[in-house]
Order: sequence, then structure tokens, then C-alpha cells
Amino acid sequence: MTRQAILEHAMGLSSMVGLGGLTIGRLADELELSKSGLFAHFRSKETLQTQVLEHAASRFVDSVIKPALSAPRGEPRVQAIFDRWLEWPNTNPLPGGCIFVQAASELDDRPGPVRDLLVRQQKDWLEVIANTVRTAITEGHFREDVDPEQFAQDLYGVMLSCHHASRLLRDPKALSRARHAFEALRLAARMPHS
Amino acid sequence: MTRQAILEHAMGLSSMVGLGGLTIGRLADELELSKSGLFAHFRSKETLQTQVLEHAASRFVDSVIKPALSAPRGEPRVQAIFDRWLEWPNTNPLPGGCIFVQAASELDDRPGPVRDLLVRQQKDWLEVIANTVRTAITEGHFREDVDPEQFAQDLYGVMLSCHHASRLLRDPKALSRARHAFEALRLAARMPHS
DNA sequence: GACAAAAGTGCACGGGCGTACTATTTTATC
DNA sequence: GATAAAATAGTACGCCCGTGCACTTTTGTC
Repeated sequence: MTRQAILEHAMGLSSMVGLGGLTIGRLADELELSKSGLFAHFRSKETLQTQVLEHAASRFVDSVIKPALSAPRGEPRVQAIFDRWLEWPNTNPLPGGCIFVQAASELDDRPGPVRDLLVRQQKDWLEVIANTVRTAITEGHFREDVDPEQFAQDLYGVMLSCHHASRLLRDPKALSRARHAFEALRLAARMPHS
Repeated sequence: MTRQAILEHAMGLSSMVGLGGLTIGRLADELELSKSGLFAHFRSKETLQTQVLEHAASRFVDSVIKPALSAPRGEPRVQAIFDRWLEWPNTNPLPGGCIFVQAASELDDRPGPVRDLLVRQQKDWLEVIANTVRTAITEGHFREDVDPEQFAQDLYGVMLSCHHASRLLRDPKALSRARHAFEALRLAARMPHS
């Protein structure tokens, strides 16, 4: 059994029970491996958690970031980021919803290497967004006084509230509201200064 | 030891480890009670989780909803909701951040009474927001074509991204960005239709 | 085909978990 | 102050946890 296959399954499991609820015994069971056989691949549970997070991140890069970066620079690329991001649960379906959202609320007060890794990943992602917005400004698509970091946090909010409404509340309108909210964000960034 | 005191501590503990990570043994230890003595108060762990959630909700009502509802109807009340909500981590400080955010990502795929309760609470809260917005419309403060449910989801997004940025990323600007984002939301709702 | 490396197994350990059951102590009521 | 009720304690149970260790099987290389 390849490590990739293990991490793939572990990622799905974590999305349901969290990185803390992820258990070597259960993971081994589901993969029809002995507990010690699986354990040997990683030398600790913490390593397993770390690698699950890294695996998920590389998926995210392939499914969201890379394709979006191939869109024309400026506003279209910002739009592409949003579109791909919103499609991320479909291009990479996990049984328990986005693993990063889960991990974020789980690890936000648990110091350690796993948290540190997640923080770095999230900061990197927010910076990618901010930089894309910056380019949209220098390209003349967005207003000069748009704050890229503000835009990034706002966009993140659109995704998080969409996740909340769709996964917890099962609200069928969550998706379309997210699109509407992004549209408002985009238009506000374009609008000429009063 | 009164049940209120137990729930109070259990709420703080849950905010750190989650409702699933909440453990009767640890809770008993920290309260200097025997495990079975504490267990007798609730007849199962699920009951404990449920009551923790109910306790937190009643706190939220007292700290956020009631005070906000005493503001003048219409736009000021919408503003009051946001202000109180943003202050909620301060008026009711928990060691591990908002317990509802934690619970939402933990329970979003775990059917059962605890999840059902959380969903009802969240829907109620979103409806309170939407109704307040509705009143702001009939009062003539907000435009007629403002969608109250859309506004509620957007506002939720502002809070969630603020929580994410401040708790996980420890970003000192998270708060002020949230205020800025709400300001944009409010102004967009006021602005005369083009 | 020998042989080293890698992958996987079996078993054991100490510990924490939720939950019964029974006993004891505290508290409130008359 | 007796007595019923409520709160707390003690102990035990089976289960799953992460991890270590010795062993066997598979795999790839010369």
C-alpha cells in the first residue's frame, strides 16, 4: 500500500472526524491493514496529521491555485480563483467537508507543529489572493485604493459563510448567495471612487 | 456544585477541545469532582453536550441578542447586532474561541440530537438577523431590493473570516477589517438603487 | 538465486474513555 | 432531630487509543 493511498483515505477520514479524531486503529481497519503496519509508515500520530495536511494542500494547489493562475492576469484571475475555490468541494469531494475549515477551528488554540503548518498554509493562500488582487490593481481593473488584504479576508468570509450555510444548515441557496456576495465584492473593487 | 457552574466550565473546556473532545473525566478533574459524581448530573455524554450548547446559547442571547434588540429599530439595530456580536468574545471570553464555530465544523456531518440542536440555534440566529434587516427596509433605512437572507449570510461571513484571521492567524488587523467589511455591507444596503 | 531493504503482522503495555452499579455523605423538609 | 431526597464518591467493566518490539513476508538488486 502506497503512502499516497493511505494519505488519500486519511484525508477523507479527517474531513469527517477531524485531525484529532483521526485514529490509527480506524484508519488501519478501513484500509485493511494492521495497526502496527500502518503505524510504521509514520513514526507518530503527529507526523500522520502533518502529512495529511500537506497532502490536502497539494491537492488544493492542483485543483484550485494552478488552474486559476493560468487565467489572464488581473480581474479575470481573481474571478478564476473564486470560481475554482467554490468548486473545490466538487473537484475534490470529501465526505466531511473542507478539511482546512475543520482543522482551522480545531487547531486554532492547540500549539504545535501541526498548527504551525496550517497557519503557514493559510497565510500563503491569503497572500496568493492578495497578490492577485494587487495585480488587478496595477492592471487597472481594480481601483487604486482597494486594500488587497481586506479583499482577501472578505473573500474568505464569503467562502466560510457558504460552507457554514451549505454544510451545517443544508441551505440550497448557500452557493448562489456566495456567488452574489462575490459579485458585490468584485463590483465594489471596480467602481470608480466617488 | 450547581449545574450552572458545571456547564460554565464545560463550555470553556469545549471551546478548546470541542464538544467531541469534551471528556467527563477531565471535566470532573478540573472541577475537583469524582467522575461518577459529575456523570450523575447528566445521564449521558450526549446530554452533557446538548446542555453545554444550550447554556452557551442562553449566554449569547443575554450578551448579544437582548442588548441589540433594545437599540432603535431599523438600521441602528442592525449596527447594534454587529457591534455586540463582534464584542461577544470579550463579553463572554472563552479560552478556545467561539464554541459555536467549533461545534459547527465538528457537527456538520455528524447526525444526531446535538447537531439538530445546533442547526436550530443557528437558523434562529440567522432569522433574527434577517428579520432585523427586514425591519430596516420597512423603516426606509435600507433599500427595498435588499435581500435579508443574503445580508445575514454575508454578515456571518464577516464574523467567520474575522474569527479565522484573529484566532488561527493571530492577525491583529482582523477586527478592524471586519468593521470595514460590515461598513461596506451597510453602505451597500443603504445606497440608492442605480 | 542470495540477500538486503522495505512493508506488514502479532502481541503487549499503560492509560483514558463512557457508563453501570452500590455506597456514602450532604442538604432540605416536616 | 428523624427522614426523605439529592449530591457525591468508589469501583469495576469492556473498549479503543498511541506506541514499542520481535517477527515474518514481500520486494527489488546484484
